[in-house]
Amino acid sequence: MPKIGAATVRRQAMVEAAIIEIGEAGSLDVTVSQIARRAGMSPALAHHYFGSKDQMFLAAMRHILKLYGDSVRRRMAEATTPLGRIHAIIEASFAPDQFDREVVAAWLTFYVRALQSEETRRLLQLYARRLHSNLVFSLRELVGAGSAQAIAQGLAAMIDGFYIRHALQDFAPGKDEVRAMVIDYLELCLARNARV
Amino acid sequence: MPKIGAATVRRQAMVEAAIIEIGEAGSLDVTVSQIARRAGMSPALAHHYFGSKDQMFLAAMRHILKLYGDSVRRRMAEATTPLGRIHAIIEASFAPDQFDREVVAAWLTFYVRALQSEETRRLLQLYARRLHSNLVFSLRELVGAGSAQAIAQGLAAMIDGFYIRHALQDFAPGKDEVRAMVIDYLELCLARNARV
DNA sequence: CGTTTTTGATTGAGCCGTCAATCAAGAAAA
DNA sequence: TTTTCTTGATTGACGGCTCAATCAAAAACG
Repeated sequence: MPKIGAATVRRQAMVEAAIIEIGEAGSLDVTVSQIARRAGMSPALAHHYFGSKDQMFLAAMRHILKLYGDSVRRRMAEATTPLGRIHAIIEASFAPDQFDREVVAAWLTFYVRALQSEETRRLLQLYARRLHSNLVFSLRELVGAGSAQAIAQGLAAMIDGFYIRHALQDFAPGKDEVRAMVIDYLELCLARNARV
Repeated sequence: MPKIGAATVRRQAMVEAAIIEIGEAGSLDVTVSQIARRAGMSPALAHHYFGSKDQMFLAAMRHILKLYGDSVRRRMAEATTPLGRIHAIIEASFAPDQFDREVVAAWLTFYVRALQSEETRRLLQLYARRLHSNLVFSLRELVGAGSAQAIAQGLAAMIDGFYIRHALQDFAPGKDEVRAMVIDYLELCLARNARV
């Protein structure tokens, strides 16, 4: 057998190249050739490993979601209080590597792709639900069940909103301000709904 | 001269067809033929009136922004208090015709297109700045200047966030809940920062 | 240890379909 | 008739994907 285990390395390289290429282009209109060339291989090899451009995109998206998920999990494990765990999620969302403009650009293009692709939507929903559950679980220890749901929705929306604005508006606030504002919103909500 | 004024009608029809087609597809990957066919004309005619696919998209985007802008202006004109004017902006954002799933889809695709197209980004920034100014202007009559900026950013982000989630997440809250949550956030901020 | 075989890795060339854009000719209004 | 409107046909470019062929490492064998 020849150089076994090349597959994993190749796939990894291809996925990373795809994310960079997509991020730079700000769209999914990147050719398989472009991606393959950046990963240092031929377009044919890309098809050999992924079967189709579509599958390649899905792999790239799974990778992005996994990175974010890992980051959240890591930070949550370190936290010791409910409030700390909520903060962990917020921190993860605005960590430098997540909030990098090109990563956000890639993220956004995948987000919008969910409008077309069933499979992409499925992946996205999965991530969204998990995030929501995490938030609600911790919030419930601080406020009532109904409030927890609402606050989680509000926080998630605000985070997404700042993401999108960060990606494409020059005068959008930086990540420190943004984090502060989200936390501020959280505290306003908690102050009102706190269990006595 | 033949059929005077055909140009305006044709352009209008084409723009509307483009928005519907884009909204349904959930992407800008729609062919000129598709759009033209829906508008009841030949692809060649589309090029005759717009010069290029790109120009057609820009026209469509201007149209979307104009509809929203008109809606905001109309509602603000009816309002008589600063708080009323802020509510007007929020209401406009979640009005049924704006919050229709396909319109939101078209909106989103244009939003993301700003990552690629300079001209699109320019248009978007223009709209965003105007919205921001409107918000800040009214907020300033209720709170201090610094708070006004921050609250405006927060409101705008939350609105965008609910938009995107509405478009592609099944379990996202409906427009009434969403509106209530945004207004609730506004009131929380005002309650804390109110000028005495 | 050398030879042969096996088998995944890799690619260049090219097919096939699509689509934006063009153009020249026909239709319709003035 | 003249001017604008409109279109079918065409073109040129491009990109996803396939395939036959080659390469090279590892394993099997003697």
